[in-house]
Amino acid sequence: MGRQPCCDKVGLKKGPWTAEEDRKLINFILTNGQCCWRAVPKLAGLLRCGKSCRLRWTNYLRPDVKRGLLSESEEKMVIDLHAQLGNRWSKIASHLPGRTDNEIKNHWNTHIKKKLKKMGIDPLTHKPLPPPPPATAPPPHEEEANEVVVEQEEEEMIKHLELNISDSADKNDGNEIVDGCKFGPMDLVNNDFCIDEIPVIEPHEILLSCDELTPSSSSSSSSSTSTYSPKNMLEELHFSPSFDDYYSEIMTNSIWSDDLSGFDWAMNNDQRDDNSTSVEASLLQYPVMVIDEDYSWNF
DNA sequence: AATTCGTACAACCGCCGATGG
DNA sequence: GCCATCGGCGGTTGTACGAAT
Repeated sequence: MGRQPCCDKVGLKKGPWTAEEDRKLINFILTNGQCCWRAVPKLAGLLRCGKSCRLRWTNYLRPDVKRGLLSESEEKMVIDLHAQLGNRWSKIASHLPGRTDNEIKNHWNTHIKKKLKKMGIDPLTHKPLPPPPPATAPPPHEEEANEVVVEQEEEEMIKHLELNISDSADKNDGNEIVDGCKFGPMDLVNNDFCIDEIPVIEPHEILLSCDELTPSSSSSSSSSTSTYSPKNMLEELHFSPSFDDYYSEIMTNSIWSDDLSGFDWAMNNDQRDDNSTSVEASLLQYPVMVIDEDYSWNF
């Protein structure tokens, strides 16, 4: 007697999410918070598996998801953590605020793995790869200057990795067992952030960064922003103008007063008040909750 | 301009552990 | 203790898109 599937897969939609589906999911989560994922698609009017909804939300739609390439420091952190934790992407992600396990896993497979191999490091063991067979030709004599620079950078990275491996891999000295995992000194620095400590996002807990609310930043915003705030998320989704207005409104006003009736207004109101700039202006009128660099709440 | 190839990443699949009846 | 259910995780696949030919 096998397990039942997580949902009835007959008639369910698969593949890339449409803007309309995203809108429905966001609307539902903002209205109801994260609850039983199995029930989400039905209640939100989506022909999707609950699992698919959870994945879409956690990996893409969540307001605190950071978009864009990993920075150099983040990449180094991933390498360090991978040396200690292996392919435990969710654990690794818990040390990188705003990054998802899926994103880190993808970045590892597409970028870091290759980089390490090129540097002669085994991405699995983080130890130097055995020297190439003699058949492979040695590097040419006339190396370009920039190649020398690259080699120097790679040597630095190798030293960095070897230091971390020797610090953490085979001894307990200076390490700490946390949640069944052994952490090296470097981790202890970063241990104060863990996704496990992030509460489930409720409608009243959605964040807005001050930068995202200033008219100047919004006027110069582009799809290449490094952060993925609710606002630029909406820009990327190309939501209907009325929904855009509504979202801004709801994020800055209604949510804080537990008044979610604006959702109905926005969902049923296709008539856009073309006074669009007033929305931007109104953003500054309400007290909003923002998050500081040290992840503390402020109004 | 058309086709092929490689890359990046979103999404799916199947398994596992936790939990509750 | 057993079973059903759920959420979460890691591996893998599918697809869009840009570069190369």
